[in-house]
Amino acid sequence: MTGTRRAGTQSLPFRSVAAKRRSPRLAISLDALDSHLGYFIRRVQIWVFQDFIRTMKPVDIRPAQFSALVVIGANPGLSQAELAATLAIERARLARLLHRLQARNLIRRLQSGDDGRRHALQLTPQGRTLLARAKTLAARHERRLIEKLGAAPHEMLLQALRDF
Amino acid sequence: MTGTRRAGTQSLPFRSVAAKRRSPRLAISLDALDSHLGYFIRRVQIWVFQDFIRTMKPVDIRPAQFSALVVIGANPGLSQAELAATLAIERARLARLLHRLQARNLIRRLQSGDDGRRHALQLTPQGRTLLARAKTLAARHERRLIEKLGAAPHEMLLQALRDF
DNA sequence: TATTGTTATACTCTATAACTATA
DNA sequence: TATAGTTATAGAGTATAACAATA
Repeated sequence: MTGTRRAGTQSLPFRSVAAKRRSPRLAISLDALDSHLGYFIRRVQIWVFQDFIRTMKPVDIRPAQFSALVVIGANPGLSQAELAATLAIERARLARLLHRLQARNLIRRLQSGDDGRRHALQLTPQGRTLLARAKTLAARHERRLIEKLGAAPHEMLLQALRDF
Repeated sequence: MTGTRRAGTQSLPFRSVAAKRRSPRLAISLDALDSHLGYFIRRVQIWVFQDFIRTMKPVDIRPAQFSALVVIGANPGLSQAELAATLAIERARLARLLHRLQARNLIRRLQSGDDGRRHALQLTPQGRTLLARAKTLAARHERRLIEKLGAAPHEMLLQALRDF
């Protein structure tokens, strides 16, 4: 609010040297990136997330939330630690994520009978209804991904990455 | 700082209902996630980033910074808009990212001669030296990824994702 | 002592919007 | 008007650390 704010060339201490390029570059080389799988995985991942989030707009569910709902729905009673391990989400982050799902009345956290530390997770009826809708939307997203990749590569990737 | 802070069961309004599960679950079902490529891509991506960041510790370079340095190194004089489009990074984010690289004296932003709006990007000598070292480290990371995936699937994935 | 879950902090990433300057 | 770059903001993701309750 109170900070000085200047736009433009503020951070350009080398203005005296003029660059020579004049026409838009035709092809930009990726150089070493071209052999780095992680670079391409990241790009696909960005596309997937963007398309997924757009597709899930009607139910307002993000990728991590979706994965949590699906796994809770298929494994009622599992603990937060189990869920965190399954999804490779930090316990700390999962706590906040679940708190929000609970606030939307999509899940319940029951205290486990024989271990007071554990929370047994389960969907509420409302959560089940929303999850069903979300799965339909997610399937639509997946069809788009298959379309973009081709069915054979899609299946191939699934096989290759499932047991990474 | 001043907020009330209680730990534990604060957000558990359903404590009266006890859960039945008693022994650790043997296998947790992924259910619908198992057919969603995006889920597995995300997991691999997390592994890749973690390993990459750990590997690059000696040069303190993050994935996005590395990709920027590589592309600038291979395409000296390109503009921020071109770089942003190439790497699929937001212009706004790229500005901050480059600002930091410039502060570390790894890149320079020269004002373009024929278009006062453009910044022609290039590496400093120090940037070139660091990039060389970073590329060596990145290759080491890639070898680890190949080891984990298998050489054939790695190449397969590269082919499939390059022109996504 | 170790585990489960919570809170806090700090930084990065993603997505927008508003702004300056240049074209 | 449109484009290049900057700044601000808000939300999400990532990584730690510290803590209470329970085992």
